Amino acid sequence: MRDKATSFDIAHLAGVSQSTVSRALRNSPLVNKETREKVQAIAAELNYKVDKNASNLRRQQSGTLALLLFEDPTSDDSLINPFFLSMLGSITKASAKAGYDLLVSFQNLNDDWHAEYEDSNKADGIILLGYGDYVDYRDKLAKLEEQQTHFVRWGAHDVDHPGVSIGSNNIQGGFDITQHMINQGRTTFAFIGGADKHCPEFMDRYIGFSQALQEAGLVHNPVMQIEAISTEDSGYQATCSLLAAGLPFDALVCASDLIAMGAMRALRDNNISIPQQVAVAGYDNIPISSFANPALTTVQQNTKLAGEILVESLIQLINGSRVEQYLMPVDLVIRHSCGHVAQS
Amino acid sequence: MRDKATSFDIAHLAGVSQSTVSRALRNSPLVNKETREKVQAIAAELNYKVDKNASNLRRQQSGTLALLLFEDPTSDDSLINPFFLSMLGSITKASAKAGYDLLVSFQNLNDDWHAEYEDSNKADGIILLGYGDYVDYRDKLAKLEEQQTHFVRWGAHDVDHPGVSIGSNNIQGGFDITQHMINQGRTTFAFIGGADKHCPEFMDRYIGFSQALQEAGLVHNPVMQIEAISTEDSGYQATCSLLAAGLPFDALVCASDLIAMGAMRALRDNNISIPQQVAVAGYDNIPISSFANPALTTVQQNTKLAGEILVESLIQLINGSRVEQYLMPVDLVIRHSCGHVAQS
DNA sequence: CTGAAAGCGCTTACAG
DNA sequence: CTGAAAGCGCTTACAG
Repeated sequence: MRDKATSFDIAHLAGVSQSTVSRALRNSPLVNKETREKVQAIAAELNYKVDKNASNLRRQQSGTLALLLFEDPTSDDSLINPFFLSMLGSITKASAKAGYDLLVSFQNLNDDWHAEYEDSNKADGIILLGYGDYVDYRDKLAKLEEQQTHFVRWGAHDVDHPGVSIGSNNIQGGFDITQHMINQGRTTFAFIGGADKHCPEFMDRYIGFSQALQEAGLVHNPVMQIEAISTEDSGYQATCSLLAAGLPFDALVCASDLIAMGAMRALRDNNISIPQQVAVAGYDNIPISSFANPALTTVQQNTKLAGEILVESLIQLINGSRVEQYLMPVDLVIRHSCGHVAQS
Repeated sequence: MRDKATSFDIAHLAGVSQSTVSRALRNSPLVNKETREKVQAIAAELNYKVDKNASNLRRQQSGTLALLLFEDPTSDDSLINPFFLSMLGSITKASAKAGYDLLVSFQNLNDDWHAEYEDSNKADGIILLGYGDYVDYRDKLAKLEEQQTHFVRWGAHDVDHPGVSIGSNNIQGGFDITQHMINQGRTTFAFIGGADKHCPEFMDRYIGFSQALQEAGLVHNPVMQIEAISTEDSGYQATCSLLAAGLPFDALVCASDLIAMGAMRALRDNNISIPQQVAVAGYDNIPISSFANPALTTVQQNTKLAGEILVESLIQLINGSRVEQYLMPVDLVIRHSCGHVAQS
């Protein structure tokens, strides 16, 4: 092990006390400009960095945010939902911009993660991300809150949910995309995605979907809503069972792009043309979607903004401010899978 | 701020000394089984977690690995190369498995990152990831080595490069994919991607490409190698200039999938059919590629294995072992863009 | 503006 | 097997 310089070494070289070195390096206004510059010059030359562990221990904070990523337990172990990957990228950048380090961890819903980070002083706060089964981890959220851990959660807002949620407006998104398809002349709709309490995001998209149909005076047959989790494969299976049921439809709203990719594959395998016979819409605008054939019409969540708001909100929480839950607006990305040619 | 229990509180409640609490919680064999269990039970009940800052300060290590992600400075700010995103996922999992926390940071090549992490004791070692301009940051690598920082780098091996590199066998990959296209009957090749010292990965792929042509007795006209960085747009531009040059070709080897996506778009825009008129191959097997039209034949890097080896190697380095550079094998993923139907 | 000193919460060599 | 004590490297209230 190499031995590193300490603030005492710098003090010795600069001919000042160690306290002064510490102040100078933290840019304290108390210290004389010349002294400060001298100290900083010596520190730079020695490649001295303040020991974070000592500094954090003393200051009782960590300058670090923890990002806990839950995965859908049923999804392939080696694959991460591209949407979360994109969120991860934006959160990483946002925390760097805010001067925080980011600790990233993949969690299993069963793990005893709820205290791990902040209690051990590894992080000042936690960002929770993932389409987990909401019912399963509500208790843990409650416990986090009870322990006064600082955390924000990405996801749907729920009236009596513990903590602060930042999410996009899934009802609006479901509504907009369905309305777009109605405007394209579609009349008989099916919805693929689990619409129940366990996945509030999908549930909200389904609510928006239903609202749009109702507003247009179209009838929705509940049989035409098929459960699916957010994987290509699940979308494929669900679409196959929908086809097997034999009821006609000319529009397929999928709760996620991954589901839509699977749905399109199933339709293709059954020689059903998209969008001529069936229009397909997704949700998320993951990178794949623009390259699909036909390019997928979908709903875009602004991951860049989402990451920033998540990080900013958490920092506000850490600083003792109250934070409101926030519903992010959502954008329609019109491509070819619903029979409309993109403007751009 | 809530106040947290300390080891002294536990000691008091358990009726033992604080030293014994510390030992018990670290599962020291020195402490009596009953004492240990009692202490651990009390700690669990109080939700007590060892303060990492204090522990790390005392033990002079952090239990944390830092992942520095460099981005191609020219790429869109909000987009991360999907290949690296996938590596990020696998590194995250591998470090969790090894019991290390992972600090993730996006770096600009110009930043003064080379000392930041280990010098400040925030991390025990660093993983460097990114297709940066290699020439630009070689000096920093040298400095890292000089300071005896523990680090591993993802990328091409270079004889006189500083530090340990883990990378996939890009020469082999370039060779295999080109040979596959030759076997499909292609004779006139072009290569898109910057093949020079600044990007050793692309350079190696180009070397493999050239070897395959040479082995097959095919001539390669150097004019048919066009510079491009790893973006869809750059691939598009490069292909357009290739087409503008007017020389015929029936096979296009791209240094990355992103480039290939752009190349396919350019060919499509020029009404050139893939693979009938021109076969196109990529490199990376990013998720998009399987959904492209036609599905892209490419070279797969095993990101799961890569993440594990990167993490394991770094930990060995931290533990004082020597680590060899490692060249990972690479797999051909045959789909439709080179005129071959996938077996699967 | 500067210095001496206390203390953040642990781990571990030392003594028993 | 257990305890008292030193010390990791800082930050900051206190005194000047």
